[in-house]
Amino acid sequence: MRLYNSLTQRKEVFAPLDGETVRMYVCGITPYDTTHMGHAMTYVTFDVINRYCQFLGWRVKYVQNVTDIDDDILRKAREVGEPWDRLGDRCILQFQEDLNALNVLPPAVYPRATEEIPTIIEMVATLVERGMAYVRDGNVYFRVASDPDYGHLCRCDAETMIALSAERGADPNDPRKENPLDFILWQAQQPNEPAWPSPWGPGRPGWHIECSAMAYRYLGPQIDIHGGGGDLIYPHHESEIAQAEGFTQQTPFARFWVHVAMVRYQGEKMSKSLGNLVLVRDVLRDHTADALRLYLLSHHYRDSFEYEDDGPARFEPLAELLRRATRLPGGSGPALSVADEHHAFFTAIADDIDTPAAISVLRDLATRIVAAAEAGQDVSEAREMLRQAAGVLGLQGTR
RNA sequence: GGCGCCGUAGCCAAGUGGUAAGGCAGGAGUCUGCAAAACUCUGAUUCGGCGGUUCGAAUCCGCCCGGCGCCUCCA
Repeated sequence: MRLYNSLTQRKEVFAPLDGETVRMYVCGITPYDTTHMGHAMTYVTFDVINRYCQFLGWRVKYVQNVTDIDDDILRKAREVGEPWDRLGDRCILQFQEDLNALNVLPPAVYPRATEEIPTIIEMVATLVERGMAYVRDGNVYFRVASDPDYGHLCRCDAETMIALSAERGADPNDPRKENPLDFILWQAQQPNEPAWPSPWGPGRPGWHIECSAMAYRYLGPQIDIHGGGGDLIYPHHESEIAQAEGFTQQTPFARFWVHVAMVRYQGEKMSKSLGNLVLVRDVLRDHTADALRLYLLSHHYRDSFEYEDDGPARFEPLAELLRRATRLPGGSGPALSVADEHHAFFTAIADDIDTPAAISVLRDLATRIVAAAEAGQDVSEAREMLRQAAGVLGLQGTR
């Protein structure tokens, strides 16, 4: 399989480092809102990667975190007058229900930041010892100057980033930073906010360190695939690399960085802060999960696209065609050969998960099966191939 | 301003030098008591614009126009 690696900006041949187990970490959600199409696109994409890796015979150890404590969730909890942890639990449950309805295989480990405090503290303490982080008033900051590679992933040079952040008056409330690009690893407790004990006093973890800690704890010092939405490249993933490599002293932290492009709606990026959300559960009220998956996957994961309200509906006929084709009895005539389609489908998937091309092949394949079955041909083998291919795309109706 | 992506029929879109796939929508037809479904047929002398390279360009180069994303809330 070839996968596009954001780190090198090219497609590279992918195989797990140990030849057997794919160690995959994908940034999960901050649970203060429910699942929208951007989330769906991201997690469906990694679901296909997950399924395809298993199809290739690898084991996949898939870890997806939950950022269940941060500024946004506390703010939202105050707004709606609900305890922050209950709000989190509720949103996590909704998220899991939505992805389950979309037939997304659950990750092997689903860690929450609040349950990973010991690992986080261990990492932060080590970074402080090594001079890669510093303590100010109970806050701990990562010293970006200690990492000459900072900015490599997002391809921003440090001078530009500094100039820009200065221009924007980055964190004007925080004169304790040595450098405006330094980011927080441990945040001292604020009044009326939850906190955990630490060597630097009560507080809570910074956003970026959580992911490095969870990836390290469950997958080890080096992972095969680190995924997430493209909006996380800077500063989140850039900072993860800096912390993780500073802590483990192994490079690279992630061999492949895979980023899913943004879903737009009404001309802008679909996002919680803009509020232009189309929720999975609303769409699934009127449409099948297969149609929604096919609609999403009819776009390549690295191309951003505009979500269209009639999108899922346009794929209902195809979902039905595929379902029907896997159930046709066929006849006792000559067997239908689908070797070409089989080859075309798996070539497409192997080429950086080209699901649009793969779906086209599936459409042709199903059409041929229907015609052949009506003509009395033996379609049992073709049906099996269709079932297998549709399984890699995670469709349910074809099982 | 920096970095990255994109501009092909009404919409989505394949196509990285050899003369424009496919899907959806639309139109026509078959079938049907009517309708729906299904099936068949049907659309770009042309690929944002202007130059250049070439026997030949949607594809390569330059410039221009337009759109999008990220640049410490975000999948």
